[in-house]
Amino acid sequence: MALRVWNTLTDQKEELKPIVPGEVGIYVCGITVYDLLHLGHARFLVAFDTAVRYLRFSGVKVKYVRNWTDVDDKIIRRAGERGIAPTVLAAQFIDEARKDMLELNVVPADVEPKATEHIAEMVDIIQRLIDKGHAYAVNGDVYFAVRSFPPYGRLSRRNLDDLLSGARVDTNEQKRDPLDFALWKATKPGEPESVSWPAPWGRGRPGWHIECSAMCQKHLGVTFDLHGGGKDLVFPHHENEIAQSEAASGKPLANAWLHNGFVTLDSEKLSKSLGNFKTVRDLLQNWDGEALRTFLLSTHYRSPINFTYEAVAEADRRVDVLYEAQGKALAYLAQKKFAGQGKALESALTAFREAMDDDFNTARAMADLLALYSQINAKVDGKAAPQEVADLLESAKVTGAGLGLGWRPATEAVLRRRTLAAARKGIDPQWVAERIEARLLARKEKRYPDADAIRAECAAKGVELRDGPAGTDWRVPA
RNA sequence: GGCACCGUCGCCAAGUUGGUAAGGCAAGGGACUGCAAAUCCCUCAUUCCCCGGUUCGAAUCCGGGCGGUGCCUCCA
Repeated sequence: MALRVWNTLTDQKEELKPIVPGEVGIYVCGITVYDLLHLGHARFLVAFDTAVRYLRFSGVKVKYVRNWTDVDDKIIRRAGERGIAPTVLAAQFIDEARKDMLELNVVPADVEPKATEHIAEMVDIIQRLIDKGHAYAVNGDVYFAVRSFPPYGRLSRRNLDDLLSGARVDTNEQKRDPLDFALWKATKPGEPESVSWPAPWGRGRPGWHIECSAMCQKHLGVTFDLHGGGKDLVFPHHENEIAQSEAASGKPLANAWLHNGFVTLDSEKLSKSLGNFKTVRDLLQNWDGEALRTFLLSTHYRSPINFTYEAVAEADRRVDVLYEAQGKALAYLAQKKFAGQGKALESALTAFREAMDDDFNTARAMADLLALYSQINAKVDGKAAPQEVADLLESAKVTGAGLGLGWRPATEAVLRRRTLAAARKGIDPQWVAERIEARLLARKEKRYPDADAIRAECAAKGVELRDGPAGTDWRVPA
C-alpha cells in the first residue's frame, strides 16, 4: 500500500515519500479573514481535512499547519468601514469560520498560525533575501527580484517572457522589473498603527506571499512534505512562495504541491465580482453540513465541482441512506440481542485504501461506502447472521470516519437532521404529531380515504409519513 | 495573445503507467404496503465530443478539429 498524490510541481502522480518515515508535515494556505467562508473555502477545507484524515487512518503521524491571513488590504479596508481595528475584524471572522468548519466536520489543524504573529520571522527572511541579492528596498517597500531566481515559473509552468506579454502587468515604477513582487509594504499615511510594524527598511506590513514562507518554515522546517491550496494559488502565490523560500534557504520548500479545483456555479468559478458566490453560512440555513461535505467529496478534489441545489439535495439523500441503514442495522442487532462487537472487514478496508491511495479518490471511496450500506440493508432484509451485519456496520463506520462522514450516532443524526429540516421549512413537530394521531384513528376505523387525505396534507408541507411496525414516523425529505 | 485543464448513459460521476466502460440520481418491471415511504431483486452506455494515427488491442497514447473552463490582477 502506497499513497500516490498528484504533484503540481512534477505534473504527475507520485508516491508520497515522507522525509521522516511515518510522519508527514503538511501546510495548507488558509483563509484571509475579512468575510464569512464561501463554498470555495469549504471545498479546500474539506479536501485537505479528508487528506489529513486519510493519512492518519493510514497510521501516519501528521502535523497539519493551516494559517489565518489576518492582515491584508481587504481586511484593513473593511475594518476601516466598520470603524474597528483590523485585528478585531480578523478575530471575528476567525470565530465565524470555526463555527462553519464545525458544521462541515473539518477538524482544527495542529497549528493554526496567524500572519501577524510571525512578523519577526518574515523580517528575517526578507533581510536574508536582501543580503543575498534577491531583494531590494525602495522607499520603505521591499521587492523580490524575480530574475535573480532562475527556477521562477517552474511550478506554474510559465516563463517570464510569457508573463510579460500577458495583458496586465503592474507598472509600479519603483520596481526594477515589472514581474517583481512586494515582500514588504511601507505604511502609508492614514493606515492604522495596529497593522504597522517596525523593520530595517521602515515601518510597514508584510506582502501577501511572505507570510506563508515564514509560517511554514517555522512550524514545519525548511523543507517539508506537502503544501496545498486552491488551484488559483498556483500562480502567483505559490510560485512566489517558492521563490522567496528557496532563494533564502537554498533548499526545496515542499516535496509535493497539492491543489484543489474550483467550485463553480453554472459552470463558472465562484467570484465576488460575478456576484455568484455562496457563503457557507447561507447554505447551512438550508442544508445539513454533512450534506455539504458529502456533496464536496462526491467529486475528485482536483476536478471542478459544479454547485447546484439538485446536487446538494442528492448528497443530502445520500446522508439519509447512510444513517437510515445504520439505524436499521442497530435495530436489527438489538432485536437479535446481539451483544458482540463488529469487526471491520479486510475487503472493505482494502477497497477504501485502494481508492484513497489513488490521490485521495473520495468519489470512489464514497461509492464503496454507499455499497456497504446497501449490503447492510440487504443483509438485514435477508435476516442474515447478526455478526455479519455488525461487521459490515463496523466497516462502514470505520471507512466513513476516514471521510468524515456518518460519524454521528444514527438515532441522534436522524432526529437532528429532521429537526433542522423541519425548522427550515417552518414545520411544527407538534402539528405533525397531531396529524399522525388523526390518521392513526382514521386507519383504525378503516377510513382510508381520510387517512390518505392526511398523508397528502402532510406531503404538501414537505412531511413524509412512514408507517412501520413501531407506529408511524415522519421525516422531511430534501 | 501566452500557459494549463476538461468533454464518459437524460443528470451527477469513477476509470487516462492501453487489455476490452464502477457507482449514485432519474426511468421501467417485481417483492413488501390498505395506500405510501424506506428497503431488497431485476432492467438500463458493444460505447466514452469529432476525424485521423500508433497498437494484437485505446475512453485511456500521438496529431488535427470542435466545444467548455481556468490562470496570466485579489482569489480556495
